[in-house]
Amino acid sequence: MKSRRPSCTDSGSESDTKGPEKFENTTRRRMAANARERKRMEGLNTAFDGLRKVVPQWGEDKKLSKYETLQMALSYIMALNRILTDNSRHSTPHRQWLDLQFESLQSEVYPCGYVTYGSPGENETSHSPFPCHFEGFGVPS
DNA sequence: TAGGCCATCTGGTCCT
DNA sequence: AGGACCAGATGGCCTA
Repeated sequence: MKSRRPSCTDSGSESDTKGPEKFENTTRRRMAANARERKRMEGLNTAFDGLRKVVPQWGEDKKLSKYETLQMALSYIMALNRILTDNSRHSTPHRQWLDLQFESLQSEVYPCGYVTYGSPGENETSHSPFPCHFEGFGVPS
């Protein structure tokens, strides 16, 4: 709620030709609709904030924009999915490390311990062109 | 000062 | 009918 434009309830209203009570009624409905819309956007922004907390962010100084947050979430999910599918495909010496990584991610993202995901390998997306790269999530060599 | 990002208003459409 | 959702328009704030 940073800048509020002056309420535009008086803008473009031609309904005053039908009498003052009609005009008042439409004005009241418009104001109510505006309030609902504000509330809805507030919920949306709360959701974005929640996403920002979960998604990796380099340089904590700058807050991710909504678009960036969405892009980052997409890349993050893809990277996680890749880790999961690689992990299930071959039981490697990295297995324990991966399990550890996943556990820590799980407890960070889902503090209550609840996590759902599709069956491994069902979404083979490793070929997808990520807008961002997640070197940080790579398996140590 | 231009450009990016955002909040708000508004009218349209769809759903309950 | 009224609410939810959406997209376009508008204007404010901030930063390079």
